[in-house]
Formats: sequence, C-alpha cells, structure tokens
Amino acid sequence: MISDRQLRILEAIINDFIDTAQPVGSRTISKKYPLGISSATIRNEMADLEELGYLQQPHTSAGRIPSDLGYRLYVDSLINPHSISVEEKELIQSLLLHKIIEATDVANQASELIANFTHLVSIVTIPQFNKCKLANLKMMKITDAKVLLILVTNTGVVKSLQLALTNTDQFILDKISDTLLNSLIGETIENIDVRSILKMKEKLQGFGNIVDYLIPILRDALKGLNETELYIKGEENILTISEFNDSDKARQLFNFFKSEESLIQLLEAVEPNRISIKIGSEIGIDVLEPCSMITSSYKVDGKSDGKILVIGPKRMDYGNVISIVNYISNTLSELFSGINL
Amino acid sequence: MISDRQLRILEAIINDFIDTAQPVGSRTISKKYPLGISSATIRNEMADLEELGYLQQPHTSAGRIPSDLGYRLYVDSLINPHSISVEEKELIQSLLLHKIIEATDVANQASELIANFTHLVSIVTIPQFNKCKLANLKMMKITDAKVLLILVTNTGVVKSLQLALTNTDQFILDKISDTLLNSLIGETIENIDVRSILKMKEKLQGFGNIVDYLIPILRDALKGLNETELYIKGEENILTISEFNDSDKARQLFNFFKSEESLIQLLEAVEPNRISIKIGSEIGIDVLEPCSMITSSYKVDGKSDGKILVIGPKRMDYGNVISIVNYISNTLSELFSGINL
DNA sequence: ATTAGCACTCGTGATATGTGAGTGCTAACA
DNA sequence: TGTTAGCACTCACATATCACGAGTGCTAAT
Repeated sequence: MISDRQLRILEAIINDFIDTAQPVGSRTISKKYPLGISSATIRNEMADLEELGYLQQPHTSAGRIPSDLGYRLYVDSLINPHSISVEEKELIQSLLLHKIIEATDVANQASELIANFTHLVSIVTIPQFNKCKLANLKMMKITDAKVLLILVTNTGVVKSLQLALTNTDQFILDKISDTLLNSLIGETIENIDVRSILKMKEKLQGFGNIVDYLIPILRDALKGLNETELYIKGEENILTISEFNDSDKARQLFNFFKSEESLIQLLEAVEPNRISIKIGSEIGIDVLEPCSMITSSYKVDGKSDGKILVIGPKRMDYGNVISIVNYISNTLSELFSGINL
Repeated sequence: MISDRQLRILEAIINDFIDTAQPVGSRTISKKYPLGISSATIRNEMADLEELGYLQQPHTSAGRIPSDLGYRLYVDSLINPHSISVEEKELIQSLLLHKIIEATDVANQASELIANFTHLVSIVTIPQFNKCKLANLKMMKITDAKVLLILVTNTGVVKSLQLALTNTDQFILDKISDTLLNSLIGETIENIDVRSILKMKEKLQGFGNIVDYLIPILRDALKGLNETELYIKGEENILTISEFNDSDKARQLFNFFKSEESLIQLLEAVEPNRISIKIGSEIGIDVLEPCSMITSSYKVDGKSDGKILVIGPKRMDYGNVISIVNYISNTLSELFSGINL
C-alpha cells in the first residue's frame, strides 16, 4: 500500500497543483513544503506514486499532476472541511430566510449564494412541491380571462398558477376558494385529485356552471406541479477553469448547462442525504471530464428531496465547497421544514 | 460626398465582413458580388472610402474592414429589416401572452426569447409597476410570521410582497384586504401613500392594533416597488464573438454583465419610443467597444417605460435583430396595456 | 474612367535553434 | 537500507529565421 510519507507528498503535490495549475516538480515540493526530505527522495517517491496510479506526467520532462485516482485519495482522506465564518453564515441566513417567500426564489437565491461563495457553477432544485401539505389557498381575478391560483404549504412555500377562466367575479372566486381550502386543508398536494375536488361541487350548488368549468383546469394546473425545476448560477465561472480557456470548449460546456435534459440526467445521479464527490470521468459525461462535481440534498419535512450540485475544475478548494454546500443544504432543510419561519 | 457606387461597394464589404469576419480584399468583392467592375477599380474606390473614414486596414497587406463610421452609414442607409416569420410570431405570442402572469416572468421570458432568436445578449427591464393602477389586492397568511401581499394592476400584472406580520389570522387579513382594496382600487400604485392607508384605519375600528402595526410595513413594501429590475439572458453568446475569443476578455465582459450598476448606467441611455443603434465607441463603454447595441422601449398604458436592449458584435445581422426587437417590444406594449388579455 | 500588370508589403505558418525545468539513474554517504 | 548529491538526458516552450501569398498602390495601356 501507500506509505504515510507518500501520502504527505501526494497531498503537497495536489495542494500545490490546486494553487498553481502547473505540473509540480520535485524541487518545488522540497522547497515549499517542510517535509524534511530532499528533491531526489521526493523524485523516487513520485515515480512510485505514478506507478501506483496516483500521479501522471504530461510529458517526460515535466512535473507531475494528480490523476483522478490521486484526487480520489485526496478527497477521501486528506480534506479537512474548513468551517465557514460567522459573517458568511449570517449573510446566508439573512438572504435565504428573511426576504424570500416563493420556493422558486429560494432556490434561485441559494444557487446564487453558492456560486458567489465558491466561484463555481451551482445548481439547486426545488423540492417536489406536491409532497407538501396545503395550508392556504386563494384565487384572484387578474383580467377578464385570467385567474391566479395561489397555494401555500405548511412549510411556508408559495406557488402561484395561472388559470384560464373567463367571466369570473372575485366574490365567486372567494366563495370557491374558501370552500376548496376548507375541504383540502392539511391534504398533501399530490393527493388533491378529482375526487376531492368533486366533493367541493356538492358544497357549491349555487355555482354549478363555473365549478364544472373549473375542475379540469384545476386538475391540469396541479398536475404541472411535479416537474423538476432547477436553478443554475455561476456559469460564467467556467471561464476561470484553465481547461476551458479554449472558447470552443467553453461554449460546449455552456451549451451543456443550457440543456435541461442533460442537467436532469446529472441530477438523477445525486445520492440522497449525504455529500458526494465525483471526479472527472467518474461523472460519466464527456464535457465534464476536466471537472469535479460535489452533490448533496436537503430535506423537506424529513424526507430527502431538493438537490444541490456544484461543478468546478478538479483542482477546486474541496474543503471550502463542501462546507458551503453543507451549510446551505442544512439551511434549506430548516427552511422547507418550517423551522425558523 | 460618397457616390452611389462607393455605397454599393461599402455595402458589399460590410456584408462580406459580417459573413466571414475576415478583412475583405478587392478581388473577393469583384468575384463574389456582381458589381460589374474589376478589382483594380474597387481597389481605387476602397482607398477613397478609407480616406473618407468608412473603412480601415488592419495592416498594409490586408483587406479592409468597416470602421465605426462605415457601420454607421451601413446601419443608417443600407439595412432592410426583414420581417420575421409567422411561426416565430406565433411562438412569441404563445410564450408571452398565454402562460405567464407575473411581470417578472414576462420580462424574463421576453429576454430569453430575444437571446434565442438573435443569439446575442438581451436585456429587458420591467415597466415601473408603481405607475399602474390597482385592480385587485389580497393578503395571505404564509406562516406565523409571514404574510404575502399580492397586488394586481389593471394591466394584468401581478406582484407579490412579503410582509413580516406575526400572529395574524386569515379572517382578519381578508377583512383588511377587502377594505384596502375598496378604498384604493383604481388608484395608481405610487399614489398609495400613508394618507390613503390611514383612511382605511377609520373603517377598521375593530382591528386597531394590527392596522397600526401594518401601516409602516405596508408603506415600506410599496416603496420598494420602484426599483429597476432587469433581466439579462444569452450572456453565453459572447463566446461566439471572435473579439472575445480571449477568455480574459470574455470574463471581463461577463463581469460587466453581472454588475447591475453598469447595466443600469447602460439603460439610462436608452432613448424612449424608437429603435436606436449604437456602434462601438458610440456606446461609450470600454469593454463594449467591439460591440453594437440595439435599444428600444415598450409602452405601458401609452407611456414609454420598459426597455429592451440587445448587445452583440458590430458584425451582427442588424436587420434581423431590429425586426425581432420591434416585434417583441410591440407585443410587450400590448401585453402591459391590457389589450389581448 | 477603367483595368491589366507588377513591384512591394507584411501577416501567417512552417522550420530550426536554444534554453531550462524537470527527470531517472548512479554512486557516495549515514 | 534509506537518503542525497551529481549528472546526463528529455522535451515543451519561446525565439529567431524564412518562404509564401493575399492584398495593396501605382503606372501605363485601353
């Protein structure tokens, strides 16, 4: 196996490579890192580490760079997640918990925060709204042809849907809203089906016409709630990754991030409940070969649901990213579970 | 002045340069464009056009490229805006008019549409919400500490604001909402000041406490409505501009687009009511020197208000961009004036 | 006024050369 | 036996040199 000294050398090499983006030579290590051994010794160890697959050489007369296997070892045994500062925590808290109310805005803001703190690409999905319980409901007349249906869950998440409903009157809408709310309150959104809506009809004998008209519209609107929505921020940061200096490659990656299908595919691989790190080819997507991906999820009412994803160069500050993702994911879990609201 | 033949040659040169991004030589023009004159003649005319300032030469033995002045002439007298296809019109209509209801979503979607159609960077601002008249209003309890205030204008625009209001009851909120709406309906949002809210207090004698508490919160919330909000899309398209192949330059421009202040400065220069084109240094911003900018505005209730802005390389398809900006701006004008809703 | 012809310019891309960071190996040393 | 100094060797990268050719401006013929 690998000796302790080899591990320390590997660590030094990867740290230096993360800093400089340049292949690391034996002399650099012996001078910059106080390992107490000469460059010749380090050279020997490096040759061994390369044979073991942890390092690779771009060409004979260059220094070494970490292989995916090297990064894997580094990530698994050498990272110490630094905790983030109180100021940063307060900033996150204030931006996520106080100003925002719609689920989409929360995800947007969270994604923005991660992108800003890490200077990497961040993706946040919102939890499946339809797994939550209904807490409040109203319909508002917008124009002669449009009505806005506003739903609030017990976790304090708001969602609004547009209904195409002509010739309505706010008074009638209020009546219907109240009746709907009374019979559906506490119900999980996904359980609100035609049957439960039909019950309402009995209670609204006077408004037969409009209720008949409303039912299919309402059903369709609710159906649309279980689509995955994702919020991606910080795409511009890929320009700082030296591997994407070539503007063609950069555009390729930009386009990848623009394609919802690609991203959803990526999201499906996210393991619930714990931070996971994929390195380079482990991600399994060609354009992301020069990247690492850190994923996590957050909980809604105890169940793992929303996802967080950070993508950056392999030579990223793993410790920092992990601590930020962790903190945001915990904050979101609290937020969507109604604590602190 | 400039002869008709010179104008036709200038047109050919610019068209070719827009196509190929390469300096255009006299031989190219005489072969590709049926002007019926030899390359030598064209060479002479090109020398004259350069002397007049319409062309420039990157170096002695290269072809010519248009100067800003050349583009200016081209834009002023040579562009024929092609009309956009029926399919495109239908797509725009369906995406803008039917699925969307919040002002922010409209601007977002419009900006996205422009970016997709032009493959350039697009910025759309939303009209000043507070110039519209109040048509509907509701308050909804979200959690024990949060209330959502939803405003609807006569133009069918919805805006929701979060209020920090503890220990409320939906029944009381409904009462207050109704009273507020009754006394404020038809009022311009910006005219809703403390005085008019105070009037409400008289009508709500029974709820003294909560109304006292609500007034400053409501005032602050309404104040926040006159900030400029802008929606920028298609930033990734700057990577196709050859001038920004250098990833440092590209990042510079990305950062420019990320800074709200810079963009607001840009927006202030937008002339109301008509399409305007600024070329290179005319924009007055260093990083945008290699770009042209096409701006327009759309109307809300007859008054010019929202802004549209497209930024791309000088060698963009002006005719196409103009027609798209025109069509979207008209569609938004209709939308925000309540027609078609 | 137009154009064919020609010498001239100069950016581009290919080829040759020198430099130096880094290596692997050997031999001496603790 | 592990460590290190020394040294020859490798090879990417930067620099210099050169040939090519697209494009020009000018002149002279039409």
